[in-house]
Amino acid sequence: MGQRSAGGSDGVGGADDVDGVVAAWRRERPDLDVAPLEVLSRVSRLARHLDIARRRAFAEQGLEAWEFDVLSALRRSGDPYRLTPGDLLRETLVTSGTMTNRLDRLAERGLLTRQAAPHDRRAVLVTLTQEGRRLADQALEALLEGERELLAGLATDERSRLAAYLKRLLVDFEG
Amino acid sequence: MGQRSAGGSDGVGGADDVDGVVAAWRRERPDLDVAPLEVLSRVSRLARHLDIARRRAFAEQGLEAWEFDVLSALRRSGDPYRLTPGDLLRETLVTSGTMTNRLDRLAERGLLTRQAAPHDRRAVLVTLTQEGRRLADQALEALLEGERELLAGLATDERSRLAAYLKRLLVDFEG
DNA sequence: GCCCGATATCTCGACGTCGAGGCATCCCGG
DNA sequence: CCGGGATGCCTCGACGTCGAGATATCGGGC
Repeated sequence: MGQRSAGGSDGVGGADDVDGVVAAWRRERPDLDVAPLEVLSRVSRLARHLDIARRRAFAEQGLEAWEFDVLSALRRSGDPYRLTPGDLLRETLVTSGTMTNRLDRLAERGLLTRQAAPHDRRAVLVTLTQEGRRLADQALEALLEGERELLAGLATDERSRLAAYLKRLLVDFEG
Repeated sequence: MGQRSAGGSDGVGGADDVDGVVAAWRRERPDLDVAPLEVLSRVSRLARHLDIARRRAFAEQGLEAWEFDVLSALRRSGDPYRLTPGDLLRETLVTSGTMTNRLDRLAERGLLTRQAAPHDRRAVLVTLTQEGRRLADQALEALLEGERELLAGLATDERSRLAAYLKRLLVDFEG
């Protein structure tokens, strides 16, 4: 880990672990084109680090990362901060079993309530409590603060371009 | 999900889910600067989709994603395909308890062996078996094939720029 | 009005990860 | 040569997720 650059995607700047990974594969499997790893391994690895950083940031608020995922989806849906479990699992990319479990525990903590949906008796309406909303707002601010620091090394127009590239990749999955 | 663009980071191309998330926050919390989410939410969300896609690709090879993580680190380390558990956990960003558990099961499957290290009796040497190496090679090829498709929408120079931006963010964590 | 495929949610057992703690070993300074 | 902190790995219980299946309900077609 952390070796010197050996043919990374740009000539300047320090090396990251992915440079090492790519260089190793080029040595071991010169028959393969491992260029895709330059992008996608970095995405995965960066996400992994972000998860760890987020976990730490939320812990100070007394929140788990998965709790924020749910609360924030409800919060940003706007007044009356009410969604169905189905909405929530599409928003957070987890399975229905996982969502049921999450909602159980968030309801126990008093951060949301469940009630029967009026016009579809299969459905449930999940509503943020005042305390849930407060925590979501507070955690969002902490999250943004931390993330702003992480992005400090990129200029505004660079961030825009980066976001645009990522969006083009995302659309393949979500388009 | 999947609403029309409402001020995303570029004016063209379809909208992704993050556009919806950002637009929702701007409506609900106009007092906050949520621009960091344009980049970092996309990173997380893309990584989540990649995980799911990888899981499927590896399943066809009879491999779990976490198994590939370990085997590939050993494979690319080169002959004699031998690392310590400590090397491996740094490479894969998991805890030591997790790595012990992974090595147990990979050894059971006959994909690697453990032996005492000669000059440090605390340490262990983990070595890839022939079958382990075969599986790692085969899975890497499948992985690259899938990832190449995902990146097909970006030109070579765009991929290089994207990789360079990501690297600058990664260096903050790994530099 | 009834059937049937689709939909919404929940149940539950298997599984992988975390994190704190334990133990043996190493290494450095005195 | 010895003590003590650092290091390398493992143990183990708690926890969150998955995934397949169960249940209840909805909605369109006839």
